[in-house]
Amino acid sequence: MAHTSTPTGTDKQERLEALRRRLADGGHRITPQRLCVLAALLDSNQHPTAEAIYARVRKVSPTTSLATVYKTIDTLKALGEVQELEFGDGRYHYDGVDPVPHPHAICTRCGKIEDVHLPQTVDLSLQARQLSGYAIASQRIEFYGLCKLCQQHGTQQHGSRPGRIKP
Amino acid sequence: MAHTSTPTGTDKQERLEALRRRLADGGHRITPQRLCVLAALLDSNQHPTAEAIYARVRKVSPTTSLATVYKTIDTLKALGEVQELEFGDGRYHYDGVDPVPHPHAICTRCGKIEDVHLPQTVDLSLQARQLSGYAIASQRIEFYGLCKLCQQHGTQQHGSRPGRIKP
DNA sequence: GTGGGTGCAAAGGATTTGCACCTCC
DNA sequence: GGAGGTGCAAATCCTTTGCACCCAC
Repeated sequence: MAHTSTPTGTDKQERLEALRRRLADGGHRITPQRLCVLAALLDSNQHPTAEAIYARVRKVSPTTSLATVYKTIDTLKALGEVQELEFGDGRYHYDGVDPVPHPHAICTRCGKIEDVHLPQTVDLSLQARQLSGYAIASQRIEFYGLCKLCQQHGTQQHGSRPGRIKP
Repeated sequence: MAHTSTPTGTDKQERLEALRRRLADGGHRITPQRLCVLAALLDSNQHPTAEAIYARVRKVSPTTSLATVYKTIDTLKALGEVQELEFGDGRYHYDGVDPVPHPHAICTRCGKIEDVHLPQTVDLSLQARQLSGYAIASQRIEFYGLCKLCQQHGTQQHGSRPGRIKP
């Protein structure tokens, strides 16, 4: 099965290679810093922030700057290979694994983010087009609530990122 | 009909009064500045930003500060009477008319924002709960594309707010 | 009268930018 | 060799905060 909810190491390797090629074909240079950013972007299924990517990159390449992380992300955005997401915590998250907009569920306690595979998102767009008259190009669907773990363990704090989630 | 897509002056008046009472009942003082902010918040159907509210307020009350606008919005948020929205332009928009989360359509050219009255949003939440296991408390649904006007007039720029809309 | 509210200015956090130096192709 | 990329620091943008003064209750 190609796309389980947890990508395999092989999937990541393939995606990394695809991104590398995409950059090269787009006339961009393949630098060690960029490769590190790509790897960090794909390495977590956690929809990382720029800061999180930066932290991962620094473990391997301590001199790489946060500016380079942002610039690389910008480049990937321009190529349509990364999706910029906003989950109400005041900073952007990035998805380089699946750059096509898709629904997410965000835990308002621990910040955990999961993809939600709703089947009828296309229908929604069509319906929205009829109701609003807008020529809809993309959509954003997010659900906010407590993840399974946070529902069980009532008062404890799970996950790594705190960050006030708003909705 | 109580809720057409364009609220009548009377609707606004009623909502203003409701907010005024809500503040008072919550032990908050009714100051002229706050009344101006409330009026400005409700006066536009445009889901205004803090800056936009500030601009409207200053026409009537030129000494009111932006900090007061933000603080008043915070108070209303705490009361659950205003919804904080984020449309990918890097700043928050506010909806004090309908503080319950509901779908929006955003024009990626002119920034125009419209409510979309999708009937099945509750079903979506239920489905998302089943698929993800999250205890879903709220949701966010947005559609991005060209509004009717921007579809017609191909290259021209309409609306007031430019602001890079991302998705 | 007094505690909450206001306004100013300064701080804060995330992202962007300018520019000299470096390096991949 | 040269255009594109990097890294530092400064700048920008929106939002929040600290604090002295003020006024709604």
